[in-house]
Amino acid sequence: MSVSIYDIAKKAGVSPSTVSRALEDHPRISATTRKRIQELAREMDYVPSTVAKSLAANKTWTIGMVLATITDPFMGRVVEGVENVAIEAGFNVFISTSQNDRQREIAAIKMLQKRRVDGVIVIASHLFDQYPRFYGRSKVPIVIINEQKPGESTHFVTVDDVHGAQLAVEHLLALGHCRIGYVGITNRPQSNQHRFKGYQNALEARGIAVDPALIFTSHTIEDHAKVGGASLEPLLAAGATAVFCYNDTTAIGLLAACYKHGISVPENLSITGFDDIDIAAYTIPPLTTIRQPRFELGQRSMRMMLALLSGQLPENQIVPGELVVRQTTACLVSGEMVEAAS
Amino acid sequence: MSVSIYDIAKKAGVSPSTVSRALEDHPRISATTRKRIQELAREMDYVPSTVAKSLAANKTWTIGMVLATITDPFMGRVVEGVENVAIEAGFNVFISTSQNDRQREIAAIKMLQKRRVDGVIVIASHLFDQYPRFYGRSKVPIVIINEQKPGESTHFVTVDDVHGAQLAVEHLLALGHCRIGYVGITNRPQSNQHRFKGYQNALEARGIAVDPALIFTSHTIEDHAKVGGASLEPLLAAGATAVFCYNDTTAIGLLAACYKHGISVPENLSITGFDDIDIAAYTIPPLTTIRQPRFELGQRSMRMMLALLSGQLPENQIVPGELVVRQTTACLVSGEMVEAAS
DNA sequence: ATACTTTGTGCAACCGGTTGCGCAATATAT
DNA sequence: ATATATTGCGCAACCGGTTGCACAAAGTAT
Repeated sequence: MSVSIYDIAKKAGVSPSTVSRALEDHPRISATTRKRIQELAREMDYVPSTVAKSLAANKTWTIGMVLATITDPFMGRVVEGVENVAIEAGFNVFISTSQNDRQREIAAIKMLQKRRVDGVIVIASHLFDQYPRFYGRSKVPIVIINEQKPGESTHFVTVDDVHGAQLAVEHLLALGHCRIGYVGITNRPQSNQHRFKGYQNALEARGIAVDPALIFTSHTIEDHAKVGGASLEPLLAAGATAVFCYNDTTAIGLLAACYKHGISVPENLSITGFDDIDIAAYTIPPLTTIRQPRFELGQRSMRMMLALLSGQLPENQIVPGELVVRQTTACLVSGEMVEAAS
Repeated sequence: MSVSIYDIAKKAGVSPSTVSRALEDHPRISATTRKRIQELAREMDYVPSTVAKSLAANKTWTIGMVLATITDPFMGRVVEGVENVAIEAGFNVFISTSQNDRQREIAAIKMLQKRRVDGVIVIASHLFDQYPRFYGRSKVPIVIINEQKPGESTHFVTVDDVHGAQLAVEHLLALGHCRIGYVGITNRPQSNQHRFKGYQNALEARGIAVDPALIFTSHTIEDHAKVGGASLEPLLAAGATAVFCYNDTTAIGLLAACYKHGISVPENLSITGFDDIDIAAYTIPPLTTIRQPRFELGQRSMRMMLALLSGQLPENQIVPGELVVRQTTACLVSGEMVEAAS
C-alpha cells in the first residue's frame, strides 16, 4: 500500500539499510547519497511506519491514559497537560475510558497492554490499587493522578485534597458559618475521603463537632449535578447555612436546586465547589471554589512518567489547591433575617 | 521482555505457527494441543502484541480522531459515541488534538499517518477541506462530523444546523420577539454559516429583514463564553429582546453577563443556545436550546467508517436537532414594561 | 611501497506475529 | 489391500523497519 524503505531503496539503487540510515542522518552515509535519498523520500511521499519501528525498537512512544470518562469537565485539561509534555518528548497519548465500569476498565487495561504502550497514567479509576497486579511482571511504569495510595511502589501526583477542602471550609467559617454541610461522592473513594478529612480538620480546629445530619453522600455513578440537587432539602432541614461540595459539578447541581426552590445564593445559603472547572466562572452567581491546577497536574504526571522511563525514581508529588473566592459565599446573616426573606 | 508465541512454542514443544493457530482456534489444530497451548498461554500471562499483528496484517484496528480540543463539552459525548461502536467492532480510537492551531493539526494528521490508523474521523477542524490532499494517494477513509463539504468524495455526518437554528428562532418569534440577535463564532466557518442561514430563514419567513446591528460575531479562538458576554451590550443597544447563540457555551457567557448587569432572564431578555451540553439543564435559569444528538452523531460517523472500511459507499447523513424548551425564553412583554423594570 | 585507519555501503538477523504450502500419519472409500 | 481424503503440524517467507558486522575502496601514516 504505502511506500516503504524498500521502494525507496529500489528506486535509488541502494540497499534498504542505507535508506534507513540516510533518513536517520547516520554519519556513515555520504552527504550526497543522504541528500539524494531524503529528497527521493519526500517526492515519493514516504511516511515511516511507527508500527514497524515499534516492533523493532520494542517501544511504541505511546502513553496510555485510563480515565472514567472524557466527558468530565475536569479531565480535559489534565489530559491536555499530559499531552503537552508528551508531545514535546516525542510521545503520543492513547486515551482509554472505563465509563465507570470495572469490566470496561479491565478491558481498557488489556487493550493498552496489547498495544504495548510504554507507560500508563491513571485517573479516577475504580481499581487503581490493582494496577500493580495487572502489571506485576512487566516493567511498564504507572503514574496515578489524584489517588495517593500510600507506600508501595505506586507513583502518583495529586492535588492536596485535604488542604484544599480545609481552605474552603475555613473560608466559610471565617464568614461566620458554623452549620456547614458536606456533599460527597463516595464513588471516588480516596479523594472524597481526603476532602472530607479537610472539612473535618477545619471544623475541629474551631472546636465544632461534625454533625452527621450535615453530611450528604451519594454513590451514584450518574450525574454529579444530580447529587448536588438532591442534597438541598436534607441539608436545609439540618439547618445548614453553607455547603462545601465535593466538586464544581455537584455545586452547580445544588445551585440549580436552590434556584428552583427559591433559595437565593449566597444570601440564604453559601456554596463552595472544588476543581475550578471552566464554567465555574460563569455560573450564577459565579462559583467560589478551590482551584486545582489541572493542566499542571497533567504536565507533572507526564514528567514523572518520563523520569520513570529513563530509569529514575521520582518522588511523589502533592500540589496545593488555591481558594478562588467568587460570589456564592457571603457572611452569615442571622437566622431570623433568613426566615423573613423567604 | 514480554512473553511471545516463541516462548510458548518452546515450552510446549511445538512450532510458533502451531501456537499462533491454536490461539486463533484454527480448525486444523487438534483439540488437545489447542487446549494445552491456550492454557499454557494463560499461565504464562501471554498478551498478544497488536504491534506485531498490525505489521503482519497491514491493519491497526485503530481509528484516529482529530479534534480541536478535548475540553469542549460538546466533544466528549461525540467521542464516546464513536468509541461505543468502535469497540463493538474491535477497534480503538486514537485521539489527536489540534488545539485550534493549524501547525498542530498538521502534526496530528502526520502522527496518525505514521501510526497507520485505518481511518480518520475529523471534527471541528481548521483545514478539514484539505484532508483529501493529505490523504490523496492513500485509501484511508475519512469521515467529517458537522462540516458538510458539498460534493466531492468527502463523507460526513452532521446535525442539520440550518434547520436547528430555524427551530430556535421560530420559537422566539412565536413568543412575540421580533428583535432577535445572533451571536456567532466565525471560527467554525461551516456550522456558523449554516446556523446563521437558519436564523435568516426563520426571520424572512415572517417577512422580517435581518438587521446587521443585531449580528454579533467573533473570531476568537478563546473561550466561547467570553464572546457571549461581550455581545450583551451591543445587542441591547440594538434593541434586542431575544438572542440566538451559536452554542450553549456562548449562551452561558451571555447569561453570566446578564446576571452581572442586572438584566433578568427571561423577563428582560430571552436566550437560546445550541448543542444541549450537559450543564445546559443546570444553568440559571435552565437553558432553552437545540439538542444535538451528540452520542448518536459519534455512533453514526463510526458506523459510516465501518461501512467505508468494508468497501461500501455510504450516503452522507444529516440528522435533525430538537428544540428543548427550558426557562431562558419567555413571551415578549411590552417595551415600556422592560424600561420600568430596569 | 606497505600497513593501518577511515569512509561508505551491503548482508543478514531480528522484532512478533500470520499464512501458503508441503508432508507424514491416520481415516475413509473402493 | 490399495487409492484417496482428511487431519495435524512444521517450514519458511513476509510485514517494515533497525543494527551489528563484514568488506571494499579510498585516505593517511610510516
